[in-house]
Amino acid sequence: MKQLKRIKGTQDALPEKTMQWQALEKHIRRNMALFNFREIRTPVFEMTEVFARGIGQFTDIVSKEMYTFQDRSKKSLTLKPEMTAPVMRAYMENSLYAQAPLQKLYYIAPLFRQENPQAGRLRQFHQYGAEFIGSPAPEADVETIVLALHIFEELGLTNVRLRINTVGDPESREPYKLLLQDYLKHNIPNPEPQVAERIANNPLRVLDSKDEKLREVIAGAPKLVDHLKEKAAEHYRSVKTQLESAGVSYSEDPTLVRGLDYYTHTVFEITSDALGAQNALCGGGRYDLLARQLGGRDFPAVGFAAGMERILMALESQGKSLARPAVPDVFLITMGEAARATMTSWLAKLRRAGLSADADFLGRSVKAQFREANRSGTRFSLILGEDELNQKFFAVKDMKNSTQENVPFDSLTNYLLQKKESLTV
RNA sequence: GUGGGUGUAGCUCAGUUGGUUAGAGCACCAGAUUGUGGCUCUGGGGGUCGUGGGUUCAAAUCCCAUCACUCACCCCA
Repeated sequence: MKQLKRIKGTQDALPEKTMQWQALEKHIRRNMALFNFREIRTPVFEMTEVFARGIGQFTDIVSKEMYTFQDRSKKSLTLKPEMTAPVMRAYMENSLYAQAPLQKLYYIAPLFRQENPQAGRLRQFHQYGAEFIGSPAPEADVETIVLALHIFEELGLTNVRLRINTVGDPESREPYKLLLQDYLKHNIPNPEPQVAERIANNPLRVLDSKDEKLREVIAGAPKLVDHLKEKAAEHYRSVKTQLESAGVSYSEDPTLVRGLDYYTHTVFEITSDALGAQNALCGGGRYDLLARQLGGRDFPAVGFAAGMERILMALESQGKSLARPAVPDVFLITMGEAARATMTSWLAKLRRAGLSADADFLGRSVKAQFREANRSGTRFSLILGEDELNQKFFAVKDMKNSTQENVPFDSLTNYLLQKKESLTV
């Protein structure tokens, strides 16, 4: 029979790896709490509309890159490819705006996109992120950026770089688009069909092209920053001033854009040189137009999403580990039938006392049991043979110092708990 | 959707111009030490050489096809 395999673009997290995941998640939760963000969880799937409306029907994303399927009642459902739209949907559906004018929400979630895998890009991947809903103020943008950076700093990731830009408001952007289109049409003589289509439909997106020749043209293109109306200009100025006074170093990148038109004002990205071509650890921005696009009232909001696989990759390439392997406090070694018969009850007693305990489940030789104890990384082996059983004591072996001590049955757990405490101090 | 790279033991990889029963290190198991792990030594198990076809007296090696993985482009919410 053929070996079953996981599906393309998915990963099994083995115990070595899940330790890192757990540590990362713990780290995220701790720092989110530090900024007073609270967790929200949404279903792994949604009505396709949630994403189709959020993202816009015209893009390839909706038609090609989402896991969309019909359930038995012929409803079109989609595995969530991102979290911003579901969070906004949940925010409106549960009337969170009625509880308080501001909501600081965060999430940690698996997401699904049917793209071709490459370094740092999977079909099931995980993001954490924050959505700060309710405030149009630049202070909220700064709070969000500072939070994103804080988490990276605390992780000990080095060589992370913050780039920022503004995509303005519709009053600034619409006239600018025409200006840009005009420039691109005149300066790209024979555009590839894809590029021509871009210029026509989503000219901003041309700005972040990787094509060398295009980049030369783009370098001379008019910049949105230079064509902002006063309100948008003021917002951007304020964000920059506050970042500076908060001591945040950033660089401005006029080619940093977002593909979707619900974004407004601030956009930002945090990249790492420890990654491959997909070098963004985190991306975010203000999206004041999303709520309306989803069919609700206007709710100003700003947020970010960060790729957890990429963070773990970057940490690994910098030789950093977030977690130490867990080892049992004790390993029980029995010799002979009589001793072995008491194994289960001793394990239960140890565990009730709060000691993590393991033993041999193969009936192996003493030597093999010690080898197993050694492999487990435990500090203490508890040896129970005929002599010990008859005289009611354990031979407790310190695996590190290779010393051994006889401990009566009735003082065993206290003895071990004391040892454990003295080691952790 | 497009292009490059790679598929040999659980893992990392050797394998000469095609030539006998396909190797190493690590890991695993056992013995040396029948009540004591790590270090050392000795031994052992484990492979339809990704899959299918072709050429040949003979294929891991050459040819064709195919699949998988991987990196990059496209795209990137």
